[in-house]
Amino acid sequence: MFILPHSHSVSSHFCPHFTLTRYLHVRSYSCRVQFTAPVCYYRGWIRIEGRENHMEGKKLRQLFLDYFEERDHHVVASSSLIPAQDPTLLFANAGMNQFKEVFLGAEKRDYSRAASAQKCVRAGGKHNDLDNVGKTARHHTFFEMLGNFSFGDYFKEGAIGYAWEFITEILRIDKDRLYVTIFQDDDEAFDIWSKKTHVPPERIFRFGEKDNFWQMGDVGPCGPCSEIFYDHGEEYSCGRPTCTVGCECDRFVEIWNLVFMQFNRDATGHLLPLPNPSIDTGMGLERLAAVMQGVNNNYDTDLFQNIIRDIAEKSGHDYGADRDVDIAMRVLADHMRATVFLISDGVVPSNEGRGYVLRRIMRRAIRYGKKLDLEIPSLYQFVDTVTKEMGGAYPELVKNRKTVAKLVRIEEEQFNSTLEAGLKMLNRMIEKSDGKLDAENAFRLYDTFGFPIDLVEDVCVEKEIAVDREGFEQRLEQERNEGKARSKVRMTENPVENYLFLHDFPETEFTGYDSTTENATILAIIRNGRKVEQLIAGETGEVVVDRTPFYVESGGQVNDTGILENSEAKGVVNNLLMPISGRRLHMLTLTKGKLKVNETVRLSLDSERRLAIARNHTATHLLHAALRSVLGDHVKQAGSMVEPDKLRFDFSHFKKIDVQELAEVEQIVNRKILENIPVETEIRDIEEAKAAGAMALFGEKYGDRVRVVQIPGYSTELCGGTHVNRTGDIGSFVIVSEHSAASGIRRIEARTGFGALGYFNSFREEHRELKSVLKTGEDDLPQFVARKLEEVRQLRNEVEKAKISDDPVESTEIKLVDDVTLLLLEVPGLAPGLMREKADNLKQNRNKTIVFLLTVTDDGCSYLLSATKDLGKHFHSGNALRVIAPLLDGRGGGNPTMAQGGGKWTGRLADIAKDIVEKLKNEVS
RNA sequence: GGGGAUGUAGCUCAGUUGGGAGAGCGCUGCCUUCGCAAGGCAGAGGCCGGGGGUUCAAGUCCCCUCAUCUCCA
Repeated sequence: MFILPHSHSVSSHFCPHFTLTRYLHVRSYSCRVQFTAPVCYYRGWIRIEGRENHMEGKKLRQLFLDYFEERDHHVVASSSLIPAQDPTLLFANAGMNQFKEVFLGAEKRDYSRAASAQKCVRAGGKHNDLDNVGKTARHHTFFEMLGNFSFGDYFKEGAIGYAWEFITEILRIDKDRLYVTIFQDDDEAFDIWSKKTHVPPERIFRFGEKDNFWQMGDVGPCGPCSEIFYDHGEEYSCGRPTCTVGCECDRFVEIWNLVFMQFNRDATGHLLPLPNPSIDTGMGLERLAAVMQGVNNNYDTDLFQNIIRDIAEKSGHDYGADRDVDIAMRVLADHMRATVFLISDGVVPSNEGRGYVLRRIMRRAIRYGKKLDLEIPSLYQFVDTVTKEMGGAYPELVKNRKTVAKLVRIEEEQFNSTLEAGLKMLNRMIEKSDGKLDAENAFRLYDTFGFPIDLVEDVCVEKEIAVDREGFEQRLEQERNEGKARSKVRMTENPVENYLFLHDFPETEFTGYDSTTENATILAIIRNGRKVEQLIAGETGEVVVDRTPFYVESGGQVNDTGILENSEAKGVVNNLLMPISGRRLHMLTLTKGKLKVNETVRLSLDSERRLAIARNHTATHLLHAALRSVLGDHVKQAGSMVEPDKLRFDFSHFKKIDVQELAEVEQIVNRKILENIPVETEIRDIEEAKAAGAMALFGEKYGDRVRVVQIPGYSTELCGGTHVNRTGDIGSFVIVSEHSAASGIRRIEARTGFGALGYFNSFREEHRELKSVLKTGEDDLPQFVARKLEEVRQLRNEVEKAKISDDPVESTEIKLVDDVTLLLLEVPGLAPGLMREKADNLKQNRNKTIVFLLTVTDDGCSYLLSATKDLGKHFHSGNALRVIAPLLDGRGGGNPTMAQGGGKWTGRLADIAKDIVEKLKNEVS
């Protein structure tokens, strides 16, 4: 709704920048008259949109989810941008990511149809070149993917039917603008499109493998796909006669991709039909919004325009008046969306991995902000803009907006100092250069100091200095190749495919929350990756049982270890694996007897070890909560390791934690231990748990039913680990170290129970030893030592002073040549610095004097030669000493007025005085 | 995961083939000035990030380590 003041303040001529739709120019912002048509805003211009089915982005998102929910789809929330347990993926980049394991058959869900609006980031990599973002109509770093999924439920007909109905009936998109593509051999899809949805055959295009055959990887599920295209109209055509569906230009745009997963490609490349064909679809919300709002460019939709409008306002520039300004605003809008979403999901700008990609996005945003004359820092202001726009659908943005703004601001300031330092260096380089900047220098600025190449060019253009951009690019390419060659990618050792047969067995019942021993039946034995019937003593293998108390490493908690035995056999379980959800493999070495499938065994885990792990795990939860209360809510777990003898906790925090804060954290945790609070666990619905304030960890995967571990009144976390019954069981807690784990990530290591006791004991032992060494009964050792050190310092000063003024052992003063005097002294042991001082004292009030000092110890000697300044060019102490040194079986050197050295000679000065005099005579010119 | 760079006074940084730890700003005191801006003089302030090695001698060279910056994957 828009309200205008008077009809005459609106002129209905065409906006010069956009020809597609009618624009009205608004002279005043204090409006009173109401328009009923939806509008897009530009500063000074309002586009009056006449489409009756015009729709805002958030409405589209909701309609989509509602549509599929009404058709029995389980609406699943978007997963975090940090992919759960998928190290091959930097960021979530498609709706199917969170269902990957389901499609692979490694995981089962209690629904067979799902729909989601998924947060996606594509930045760098082959899918999206960061440099294109903002310049084209449809490149984004962050976007939303609407998708519906079928896990062995409906197939092609259902997927096509739903898609067509949604687009033509719900959204009422003009069928005359729609086209469809299918895989060349997929006649089944062709029939459905033409017969069921009545798409005219001439509007159905067949494409090859490159465009219309989808696969997850070299092996695994794959299948043909079918895409729906929208024709934006001839005015967007590239004009080539070949321009049709599939053309790269802006006319025909793919809006929905339907993937029919019907094959499984095995290692030899053969396609085997999947028993339960599945559906995976994806429709970019931004593209759809463009269609529904009658614009061709995604950035002209309300999803971006509301943000761009704010950027225009804050920067004082108009959108739509200048191409470069427009690009800058689009880049800023896009990158701020990506930044806000990524940080909300726990990514922190850093110099590696995900954090590095985020940093690149943020720094690009800052640079484009500068083009809009935005001061640094000011981008943090747009965090609220994005949050306002997207927070409704993604509540995590609202929750984290303060942290996000803070981190954006810190990064802006950080980048600013990088820029300032780089600018200084660049200017220095330019001063020294002769009209051009070579590639090596430009690359050095970029590679080592992070100074962007385009800024180098900006500065150089201004000062009329040429930049070797080509050489720079070559250098960058070289660096890339070297980097690739050096880093080797490790492949996973146990591919999931090897264990798919485990689906034949029920999930292993885990009884380890309540007990440490269990009687169970052996379901399968695996040896060297193959199923076998038995295992004999001395062999190593993996055993699957129906129930077990053994915990499999997850959530940072390490495996349990223990014994698997019966009357016939005994094996040591030293590791566990869970390649397929719920199926626990006990890796063991059989020490005695023979183990067969279907036999009954008794599993008992090392309970002392388990208890120690539990102490550390519960303490980790307390530590997490304590850190948040002391340092702030930006503290988020970024990884943890819970072992029997220590716990390690990584979390986001941007600076070193000082001793007081650390002590406070330790104090709080110990207080909670002493309060002896019962630790409660329960299984709850995930949404319910989150609503109750449970902290879900980023990157962790959760089903719809989750285990909540609660320390009432203090900590609530989603966690599958084993814990103590009451906090008091932890005994005590001590922080052993605090340091950085990565940029923006701190790491704390701590101990509990006997571990803490041992830690304290070692200090007590040390204290006792110190007391005995220092021979004191005093307990305040620091003060005692400080006092002693002060005493030592004073004594040393006194001794040194005394030594300087000590009479020499031997002293001779002779006339070397004409008016040059030589002082020869043998002195008691003096430190090098003191010898200098002694020499300086001797030279005081003297002219044309050379001083030679010698100190002899048991295993050698040290000496010094020094001359008064007025000897000037006539005598060089360093050179002279080099001549004398061999007499003393040593070496040395220095500058004209002072030289020092040492040797192995241990005689008396008198013995060689004559030789020294002789040599020195030659040195005076 | 692989490179590059930096770490010296409260701050910003110099510091030559290894040979007396410095500058500017800031700080303290005094002087000059009606006062301010400023100027002059004097002074305090340093485990040269930490550890080990080479050497007669290490801020400087080598190895390890910590912290920070930065590029690539």
